[in-house]
Amino acid sequence: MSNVKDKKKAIFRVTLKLIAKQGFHNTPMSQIAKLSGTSAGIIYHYFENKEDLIHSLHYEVKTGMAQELISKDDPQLHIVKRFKLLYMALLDYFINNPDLVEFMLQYENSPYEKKTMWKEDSNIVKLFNLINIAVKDKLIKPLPIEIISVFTATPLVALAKLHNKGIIELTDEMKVTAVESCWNAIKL
Amino acid sequence: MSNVKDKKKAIFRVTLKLIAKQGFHNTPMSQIAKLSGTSAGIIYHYFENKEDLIHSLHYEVKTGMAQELISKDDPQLHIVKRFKLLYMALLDYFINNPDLVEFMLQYENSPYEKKTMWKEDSNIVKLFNLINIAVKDKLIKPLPIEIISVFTATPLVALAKLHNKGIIELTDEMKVTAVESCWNAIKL
Amino acid sequence: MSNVKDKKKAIFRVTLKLIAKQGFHNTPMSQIAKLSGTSAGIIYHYFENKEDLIHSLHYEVKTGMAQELISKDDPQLHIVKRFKLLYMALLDYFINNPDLVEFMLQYENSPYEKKTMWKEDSNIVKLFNLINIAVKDKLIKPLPIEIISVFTATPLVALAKLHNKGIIELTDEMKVTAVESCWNAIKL
Amino acid sequence: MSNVKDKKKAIFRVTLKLIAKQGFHNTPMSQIAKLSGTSAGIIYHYFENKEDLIHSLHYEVKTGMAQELISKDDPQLHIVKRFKLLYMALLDYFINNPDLVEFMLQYENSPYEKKTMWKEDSNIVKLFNLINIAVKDKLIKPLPIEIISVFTATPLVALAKLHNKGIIELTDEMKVTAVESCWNAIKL
DNA sequence: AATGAATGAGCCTTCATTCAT
DNA sequence: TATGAATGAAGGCTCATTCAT
Repeated sequence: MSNVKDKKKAIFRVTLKLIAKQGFHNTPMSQIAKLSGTSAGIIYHYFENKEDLIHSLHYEVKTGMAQELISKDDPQLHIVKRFKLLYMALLDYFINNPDLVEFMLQYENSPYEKKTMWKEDSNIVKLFNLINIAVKDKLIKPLPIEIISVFTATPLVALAKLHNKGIIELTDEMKVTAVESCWNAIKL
Repeated sequence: MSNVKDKKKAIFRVTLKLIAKQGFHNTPMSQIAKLSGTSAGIIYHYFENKEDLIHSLHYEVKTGMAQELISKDDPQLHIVKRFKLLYMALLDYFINNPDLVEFMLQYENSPYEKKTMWKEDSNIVKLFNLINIAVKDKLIKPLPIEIISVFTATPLVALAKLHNKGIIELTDEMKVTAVESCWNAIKL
Repeated sequence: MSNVKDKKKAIFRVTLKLIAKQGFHNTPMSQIAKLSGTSAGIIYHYFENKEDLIHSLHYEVKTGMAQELISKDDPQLHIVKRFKLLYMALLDYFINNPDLVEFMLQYENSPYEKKTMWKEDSNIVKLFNLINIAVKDKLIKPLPIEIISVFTATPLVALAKLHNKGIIELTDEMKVTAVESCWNAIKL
Repeated sequence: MSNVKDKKKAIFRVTLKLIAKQGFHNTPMSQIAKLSGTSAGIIYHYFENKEDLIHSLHYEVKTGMAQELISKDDPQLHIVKRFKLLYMALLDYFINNPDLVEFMLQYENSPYEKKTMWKEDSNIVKLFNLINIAVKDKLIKPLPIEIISVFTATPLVALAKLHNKGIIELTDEMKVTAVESCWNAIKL
């Protein structure tokens, strides 16, 4: 039952993979169409243009990631524990989804980037709240969320990329060390 | 614009700025030529093709950065002090050269990236040595240089970018905090 | 211009004429597109690139020629008669298609030439068989087909070219003489 | 003592070889300059432009060929003998100078060709006279020199090309047969 | 005479986007 | 909805030719 949702998903999946491998400008719409079993024309029914497709994909990826993270969170645990658990989950997610990492890094470092309204996503809001609580509890430095992210999420993506590209081989021990490093960077 | 060096420099300067603003694929060679006061054809005397221009520029930027850093190093100081001083210098450099930051981030996150031989640059080797010494002195975690970089240089670039784009406003105090965070992330 | 066949034919026709007049390298794809009533881009749907277009055209021309020749053959006649009739038909064909002559000569004398698989065309095979029979019947010299061709088809093209360019004026009598010369060159 | 003559010769030699291998339009002036040990600029001192270079080279080649042929002629022999001897010399010359063959064929089959005034070369005039005598003596068909050429020189070049490209292997016997064929094609 | 850096027009080719079917 | 042929603008690159030295 190939409905709209499925078709969009197929387009997203193919686009993600192709852009990860080839880059945005080396990924023609025609190729996306062919590999996702649709036609060039139909993509323009679902998306305004190529840019819109990319932005939509980015939003999809971002919220999917938040959802995944939230699913790993355990509010019963101590907040420090929760942080570390989430960072480990994030790192694993990046390692398990190398194309996603490539896509995200390209997207967020291109002159493309438009302030997407991803702060509105409910799951992301939940994650942000966790940080706000930690700040209030004097567990981490009182810095804007963007900076917290720069010292935690950013290194983790970069780390995963190193691993995914085979430049280093992350052992379980190193992963624990990495999560520890994130925490040390922001803890008060 | 008398000699080859000057011409190459002019081309590099313009290319860096344009790619920072527009991205690689939205920066035609013709525009680079015009803005650097030359012709499209002559660029191909100096560089094999567009890719080669970019790779050469990247190398130039990378070694220039190392040179700048080394010039700020003071071997007399205690090694911890030296680290922090260098990270602060790095952060300042990124803040003072926003186009460079944009260019580097794009370059290193594109399917472009070729293992450039930047490990050979003498200044970079000196910086690496500093890390090796710190590891031997049990001051920082015994991790591969790539991972050390992921928890120090990577966040600093990202931080500078946030500042350069006006998303956050880095105060001197925050800069000190940031450098502290880098150190905390890697210290033993 | 309803279907693919027609469009390809239009492109072939225009390409043949332009290359005959201007030569391969002085015939831009854009001109071919314009004169064949299409766009530059669409040619690349039908042909991989300019070279492919030329090679395809050459094949088309070659097989078209064989077909024309075969249509003039009369297996009832004595084999010597058939030969002469075919050579006369060939000469006429060259005279009636001056652009084709120019194109073929350019193509076959350029560093282009790729061993095309024109030996496989059924009509060409028939023509080759005729030669083989004549050899077996001790009517013509036992030489490889390529050499037979060099003393018959080659002079006839060259002769037609002289006529087409107005350097000489071929009378019917001279045409008969020419065919006779071909035959004398190869007969035993 | 690198005088003008030598330099021109070097340019001619290189141009001949390069065009034979790569074709006219794939042979940049810069390459000719480099391989002939001169500069692009100097070629434009000797020749008006690229076309002029080619035409001059063609003239050089053509007259050189005539000179070579004449040197092999023996007026003492019977005229039929002389013809065959000259055709054999021609065939040998083509076989010994494969680049020359490629160049000539390209040149004479391109929309380039300008009526060069090669009828004026004294050696060529001598060769033409031989044909005129043979016609007057009723030894060969009374045809314009161009047509005589089409049935003799043209097949011989084509034959040599086949041999040079390795498509056929010309034995001494086949060469004699070939010369015989030329004669048979034009004899009365 | 000689060099070769510099110019810039021109061409092949790609690809986002449209639209007839 | 869906297709994919068609368009045409744009860009990378080449190379004949010039000219300052």
